[in-house]
Amino acid sequence: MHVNDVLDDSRVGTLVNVRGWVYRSRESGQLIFLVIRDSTNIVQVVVEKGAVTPEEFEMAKKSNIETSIEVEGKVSKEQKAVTGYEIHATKVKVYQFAENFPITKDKSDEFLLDIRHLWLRSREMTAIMKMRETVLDSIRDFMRERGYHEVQPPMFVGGMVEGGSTLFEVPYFGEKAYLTQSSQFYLEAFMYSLESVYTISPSFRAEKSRTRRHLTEYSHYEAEAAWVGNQQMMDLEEEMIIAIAQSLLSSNKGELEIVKRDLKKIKSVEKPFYRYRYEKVIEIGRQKGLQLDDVTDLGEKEERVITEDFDKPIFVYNFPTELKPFYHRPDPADPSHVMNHDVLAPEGYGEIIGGGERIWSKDELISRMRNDNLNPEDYQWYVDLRSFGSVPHSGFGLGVDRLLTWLAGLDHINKVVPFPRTIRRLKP
RNA sequence: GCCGCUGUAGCUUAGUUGGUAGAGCACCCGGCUGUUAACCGGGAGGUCAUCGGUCCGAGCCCGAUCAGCGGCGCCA
Repeated sequence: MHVNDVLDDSRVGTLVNVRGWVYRSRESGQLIFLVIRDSTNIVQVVVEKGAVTPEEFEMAKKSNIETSIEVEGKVSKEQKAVTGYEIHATKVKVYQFAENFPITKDKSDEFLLDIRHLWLRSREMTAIMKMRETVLDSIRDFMRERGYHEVQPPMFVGGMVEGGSTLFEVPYFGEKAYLTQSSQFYLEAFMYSLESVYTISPSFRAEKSRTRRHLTEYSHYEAEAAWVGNQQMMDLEEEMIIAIAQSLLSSNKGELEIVKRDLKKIKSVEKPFYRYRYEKVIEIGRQKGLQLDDVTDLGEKEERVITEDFDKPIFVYNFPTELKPFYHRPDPADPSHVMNHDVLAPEGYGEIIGGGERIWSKDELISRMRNDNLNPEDYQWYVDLRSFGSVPHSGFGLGVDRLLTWLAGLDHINKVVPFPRTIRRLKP
């Protein structure tokens, strides 16, 4: 039986059996309190001398934190117990006495990263992993409902997607392969058959970034759809983010409480999100005291200042063409701007999505590449897609870890990833 | 890659103008029948990141190296 099943009025007075790990232990003479943790919750167990055999009492006494244990006993309601109920033990079985657990009440973020394989057991990490699962589930539910197909692009790639300096190089039978930075080009290939596609896959960036929102390996949720324009794609993303926020609220109240998230901040994520042209956002930044040129990419600091006072996400659309990669489609009515968008999360969190309409004319794509000093030969198969029945299409890429960092109200992206990979951390 | 900061017990840390390294938690022993990361008494635990220098004397001053953290740039 799981701990959560015990925490119920209908169990009071009955005999139950739970297995798990010792979360806290305290003794007071002839009385031992063991708080047992399993994947569902925690519950207090009281071991009284005389209620179990002398051997069992000794075992309970020796059970330090993380000892794996099985307990049988009678349930009672008890206000003084952490989760409102407690088990009065009649049988105690220890599977393994734990060595001294290194995690105590005083711990630094750095130490927790060093022993992440153990910190994974904490209530915080357990809560975050459950919320992560909800986010992924609700992405899949939402996309399936909209007729999108989930696909699996390759992680080993032969060419560059966005400039060589940020690629991880791996030896590949005498050749050089790279770990993918984005599956966008592959999704565009899938689009010609399945029309609306998405993937949730890792992406790898060898950027030497040292910020609270960068990882070298992250979960990238990307989508691509035929016949869809920039504004329509924004509509989809808006509804999707709301759907994710709603499912967190309905499935993970307890978990949000454990990470101390103010539920009001998630409840306020509803239609309509703010939608501003790029120039308008530059103006907002200036009003908040930032020194910004007319055409400038927004860094982490700028996004933080700009989004600080907002209560829901902000779309920033139609960036100056010169700021964006070649594949973004220039607005036919104003070629100095592309038909793209970013989504900035509120409360200072900043960019979580980049997306927009792709160039679908072969000639236009080649001329934009030349403009950026890229050789179309290097992108041969990508260009080739435009030779056989090209169609208007749009897509986006969302950083799943950034999204969760914001929704859970955490201060660092490495808190939402079980084993974060950063420029200075490859272990555990 | 650049700038800044930090490194003392398993963890979190104090350490005064340079003069015998101190505590809390965890751990071990003892006590306690209602504890809430309990409490009371006792104990053990230190190459002060590493290497070198200055000095009668270095945790403290100087230099180098290593590791980590924060920020910038770049990005999702």
